[in-house]
Amino acid sequence: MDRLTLGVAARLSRYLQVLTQAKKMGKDTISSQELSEYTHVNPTQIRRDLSGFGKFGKRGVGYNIDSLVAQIRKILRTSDQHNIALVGAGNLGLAIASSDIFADHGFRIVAILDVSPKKVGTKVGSLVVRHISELNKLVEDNDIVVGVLAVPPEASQELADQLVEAGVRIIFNYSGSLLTVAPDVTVHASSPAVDLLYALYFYLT
Amino acid sequence: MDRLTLGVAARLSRYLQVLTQAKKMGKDTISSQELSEYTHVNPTQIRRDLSGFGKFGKRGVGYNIDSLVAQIRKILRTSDQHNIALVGAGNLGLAIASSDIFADHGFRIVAILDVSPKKVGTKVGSLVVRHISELNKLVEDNDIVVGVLAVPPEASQELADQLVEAGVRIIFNYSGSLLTVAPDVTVHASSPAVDLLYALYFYLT
DNA sequence: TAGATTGTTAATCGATTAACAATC
DNA sequence: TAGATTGTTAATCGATTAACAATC
Repeated sequence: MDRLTLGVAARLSRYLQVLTQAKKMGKDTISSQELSEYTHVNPTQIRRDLSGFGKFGKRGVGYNIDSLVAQIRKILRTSDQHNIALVGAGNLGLAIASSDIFADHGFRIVAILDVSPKKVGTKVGSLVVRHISELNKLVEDNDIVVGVLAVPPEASQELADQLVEAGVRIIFNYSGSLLTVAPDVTVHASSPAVDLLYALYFYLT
Repeated sequence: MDRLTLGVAARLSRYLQVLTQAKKMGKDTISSQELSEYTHVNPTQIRRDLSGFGKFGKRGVGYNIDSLVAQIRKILRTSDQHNIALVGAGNLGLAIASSDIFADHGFRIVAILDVSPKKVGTKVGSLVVRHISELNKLVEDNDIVVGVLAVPPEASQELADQLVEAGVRIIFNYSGSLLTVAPDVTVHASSPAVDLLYALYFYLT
């Protein structure tokens, strides 16, 4: 089995997100047509993406959500849990910690860190906010592979450096600023405004 | 001039995001190589995208950031301000309200709404949180085209309906749940965990 | 001039789409 | 059976990439 192309991996991830939500809404089965409405991916493309890995659907019915989720997880190798460190216990950090967005996909927030003495020691769900100086130990003890930066732009580069130093190789950057990291580290930037920009373009034209 | 393809519009938006940040970091000029490192788009692709609209670069030097920002804004028709209603004044809503992420691209949050009597009347920056029942009037008075949903999943469909009812045609859904809307309404869902899923795939393989 | 980077071409590869037989 | 939806083909279009002359 070859490595997936970037496009296929990205689309499969999106299917997974919609399937997870559809399941929560009580659906058991979904058609490529319905998946298309939620993902904005062409239904033929969806069937094509999936049929490359097996015959997961039932003609005249659609796809069983549970079994499709299991299949895609296997393809994306995200069947196991992966541990996350969340850096920043401000509004954004708290919002992330309390949402299901990561948990739904097997990402477990196992540590929340901050620099502020006011935050350190407070409870967030079942976790206690730890000081950033404990980062190295937490990463090592908890087998953390992903760091989520929910901090102000001014602080982001320094904290990114500390994450990398501690051994984290995937950084999810919510701060908005640009990060410079070693070549073997992957930075993903979340930028909702960027999506709005082109949504607006198609609205205006 | 034809309508842009979805791919080109999406990439131009991402260039704009990086250019805006690079400018904040004090850069005046940027090469397609540097833009590529931050956007993960091939440098040749970037030059190709841009050269379709004019010769914006200087050989041996790169692109002037200010002038490139202006050019892309013109292409995407986002030179003007656009008004946003933010629904939800919880952790996530407050995080969005206090970040520059929308303001950087000409989106101005002109109204924050909530259902909770505890929230209504409190101040967020220079805005006062209003009750959701005022939505119709606020949308009309402020020429609001975009609604941002920063609410719990259980409440999202009902509030989406109210946004549509009030005349909003672009919804940015942070709630994680799936929304059903009229065909002329565009829903964008933000899903950071989805990006992580495929980042992890390439990390694991 | 020497070095760097754009703008552009040409060749390849993957994405997109319509269409439809297979089949639940 | 009739209706619906998958799986797959074939044709087209856009994205990707290497290469390099133009030129700052």
